[in-house]
Amino acid sequence: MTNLPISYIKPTVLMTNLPISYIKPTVLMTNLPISYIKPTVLMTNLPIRYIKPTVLMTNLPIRYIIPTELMAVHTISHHLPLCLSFQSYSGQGGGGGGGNGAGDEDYEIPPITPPNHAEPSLLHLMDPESGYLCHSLGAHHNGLLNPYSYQELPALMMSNMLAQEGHLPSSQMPSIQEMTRHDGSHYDLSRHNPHLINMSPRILSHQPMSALSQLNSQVGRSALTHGSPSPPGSKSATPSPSSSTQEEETDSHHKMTGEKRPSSEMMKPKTKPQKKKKKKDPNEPSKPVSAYALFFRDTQAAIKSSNPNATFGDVSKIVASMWDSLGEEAKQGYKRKTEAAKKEYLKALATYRATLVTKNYNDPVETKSIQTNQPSSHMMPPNPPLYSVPPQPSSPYSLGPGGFPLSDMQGYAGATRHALSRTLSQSQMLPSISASPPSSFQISPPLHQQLSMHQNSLLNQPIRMQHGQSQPIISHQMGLQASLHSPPPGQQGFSHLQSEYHKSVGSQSPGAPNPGGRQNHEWESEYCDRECGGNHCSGSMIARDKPLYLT
DNA sequence: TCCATGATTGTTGTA
DNA sequence: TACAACAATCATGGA
Repeated sequence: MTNLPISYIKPTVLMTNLPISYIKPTVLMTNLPISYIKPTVLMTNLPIRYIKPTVLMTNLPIRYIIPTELMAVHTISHHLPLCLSFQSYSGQGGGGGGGNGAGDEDYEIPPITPPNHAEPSLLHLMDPESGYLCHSLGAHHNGLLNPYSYQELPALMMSNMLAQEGHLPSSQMPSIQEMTRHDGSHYDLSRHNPHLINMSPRILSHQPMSALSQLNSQVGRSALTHGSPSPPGSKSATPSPSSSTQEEETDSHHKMTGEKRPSSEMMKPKTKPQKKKKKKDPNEPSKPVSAYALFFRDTQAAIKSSNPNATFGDVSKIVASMWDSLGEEAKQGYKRKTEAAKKEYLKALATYRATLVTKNYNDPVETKSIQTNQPSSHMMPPNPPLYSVPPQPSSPYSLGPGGFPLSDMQGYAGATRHALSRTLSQSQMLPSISASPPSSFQISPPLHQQLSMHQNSLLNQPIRMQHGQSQPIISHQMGLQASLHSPPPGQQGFSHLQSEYHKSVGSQSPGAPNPGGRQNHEWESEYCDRECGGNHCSGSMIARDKPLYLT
């Protein structure tokens, strides 16, 4: 990116309905709507910095050049802070300035004769204000966010950021909104108009001024990366059925000017491989959302409310900018949430897979799909999710006993209520599972047992298999010992999960059990004393010949 | 380190 | 009516 003067935008393009993508890429980097380029700038080779920044948030197609705007020639005082990236003007119209590579041909700029009348439907777009809104960004940006807790940040940041990116004071934001609202009502910008300037909030990217905020400098990354604000594959660059005429126009334009079309890389929509969304088991716990996703979720609403016409792309860009500007502490706050969610997810996933294994063992026909790790919706009964996982950032994937639908759990419990108590106490249990039973545990021990069963089936799959075969107790014990010493291949499927879980939860769990699961054993004994009069767990394994698994 | 995947929300199109 | 695709962006995990 060099300092290309505005004169490098071909006036012939301006006069046509060519999409912005046909304008020189280097110019595109500015994301400035053509409509706000003053003809006098074009004529007199004024630097691009004189372009009004207030339109940065809009998506005005080229053809909506406002004559009156074009007619209005404002003089800008040079002491105003520079708003845009082009600080220096190099070269007179077609005079060879700014050329920094293949795309920087010189252009002869014929005089532009603006229409005398604005298109009536476009009159609303006329900007009554004559001032150029260049506010020194660096003056307040960095210190702006600090006083606020990160919970407050999204809204605060958004308002400030919008103001900053548009170089607008907050008080002028409504004008932008109004403008975009008008846009939306008159021209469906993003979806139906192929002649669309793909406006990106990441505009002020190449601001060489050190005074520019960190936000803007960070914002620039994307623009640089993409090489164009109208990235390949974006809707604005995607040829539409109505674009054939436009393409012809463009072709002729290219012929006329000798200009190469923008590189095919820029024009050609990136051939996205058809991504197939695999069917997901509705019972499968959803992955924990990333910190950024949490932030997005928190922020987008405020952005949308302040900028109702913002498309998802706009919102994404804004959120990204805000994320970049987000303080490390705030990010950490989100990351902590993510970490917590991840732990819960691992718990839920372990439980989920355990249920899958159990279920599929009882339904061997479907075991194949389990082993190929391709859970499908038909694998599980059409029950509601066994472990409801509300996507709340604060308490995602709550897995407490209260979180289990009792009916579902009982569906698994049934006759196996006593099944795995001792097995659980003997085997290594997941920390949180074997932690001190929650208060509700005594009310509903089967829940705990059931959960434990799931965990056990996860960690000691061979045991489950032997139980499932209703082997005599002696076999079960042998199987247990064997499994404890040498995990058979069947367990490998979960080994990573187990290790990951321990890594993630392990020592951090407040109720982390001792390896022997003594705690669990205690409550188990207590429960069994009441439940089965001690026959179940008091040493005799006789009671264990009850069905251990669903049969 | 790079790449694929999935997450965010809302709209649109299709089965 | 339900679901998939899509948009821009980032995080994450695996190769």
